[in-house]
Amino acid sequence: MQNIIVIVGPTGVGKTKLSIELAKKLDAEIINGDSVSIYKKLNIGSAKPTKEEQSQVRHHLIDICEPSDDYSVYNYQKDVRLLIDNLTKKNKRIIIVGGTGLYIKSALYDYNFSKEFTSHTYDELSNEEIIEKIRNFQNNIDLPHKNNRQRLVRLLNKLENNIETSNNKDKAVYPHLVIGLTTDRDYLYERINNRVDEMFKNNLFEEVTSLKEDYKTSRVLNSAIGYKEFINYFSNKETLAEVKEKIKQNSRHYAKRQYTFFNHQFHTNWFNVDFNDFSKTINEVIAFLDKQEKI
RNA sequence: AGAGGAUUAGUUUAAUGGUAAAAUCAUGGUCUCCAAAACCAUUGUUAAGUGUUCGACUCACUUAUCCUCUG
Repeated sequence: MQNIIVIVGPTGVGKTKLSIELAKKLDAEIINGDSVSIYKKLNIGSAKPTKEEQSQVRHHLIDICEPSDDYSVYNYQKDVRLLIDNLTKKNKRIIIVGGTGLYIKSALYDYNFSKEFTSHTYDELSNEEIIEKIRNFQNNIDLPHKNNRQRLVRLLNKLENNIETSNNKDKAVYPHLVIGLTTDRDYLYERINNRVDEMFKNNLFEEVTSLKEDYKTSRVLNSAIGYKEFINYFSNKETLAEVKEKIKQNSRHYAKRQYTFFNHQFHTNWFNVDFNDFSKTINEVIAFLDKQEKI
């Protein structure tokens, strides 16, 4: 059986529940693969495992940063690999669970990030001018789309800092097995909508209000679903009801993008979740893992 | 009941009688440090019908639905 099991899937499909049940049966520890659960104080909107859930199984890489910290996939890759090596030495089985595809992929595949990354924003240059500069470095390079300024700037920075990027994104450096959870799109959307309603009932608004001061310095709060939408409420541009709808919509969009990533970037073994009898889903996954072991 | 007005994409709204359009939603996709991010692409429409006209979202009539006013 693989030492590392990865659980992915769209938001709201039941990844947390499966990860805990599976970890208990396999005596494994869980590593968070979610870019927002990394942060302290962002509990309700991030759908982080509850304290009660976390007490059942050892969890890693949750609550390791303040909301004002900048934590990126570069940090994650470093932290998670260290952790994987340590747990492997102790012969611990590992379950990585989360919805942030790039984070998980960078942990397991041959991705190189550079720590000497000095980022220049090139505010004075238009996208066309950035493209021209990139071409001056290397003419036959694959360009991001001309409107995708974020990627264009990143690429130019890399070239100017002479950072090599390997081309082995499909080469796994840690053997692993990917379990994907899925369900009907309509039903998933219904679950997402209900979950957002639940978040509001569970005092998401109070959580956000208590973080109001942090919005000035925090990047997550300004970009994470369930948090960024409140900015328009604070500036009196939208009502709470509108904020709630926006969170639902952004969550649905997010789920869609997650499917695209997990379908195309991983060798995902998909399982349909039986929400009426979740133990059935767990047993299916365990049967699958057993079968893999025998091969 | 009567009078007047309205009806265009799932939604909100454009279009002198001359190629039906935009925003948004929805759907599909891209991916080597903002990734819950950023970006790309695509489907779909004149309420139903009859007439006038070379040609109708546009004019006339019928029907349906909705709104306002009067009683």
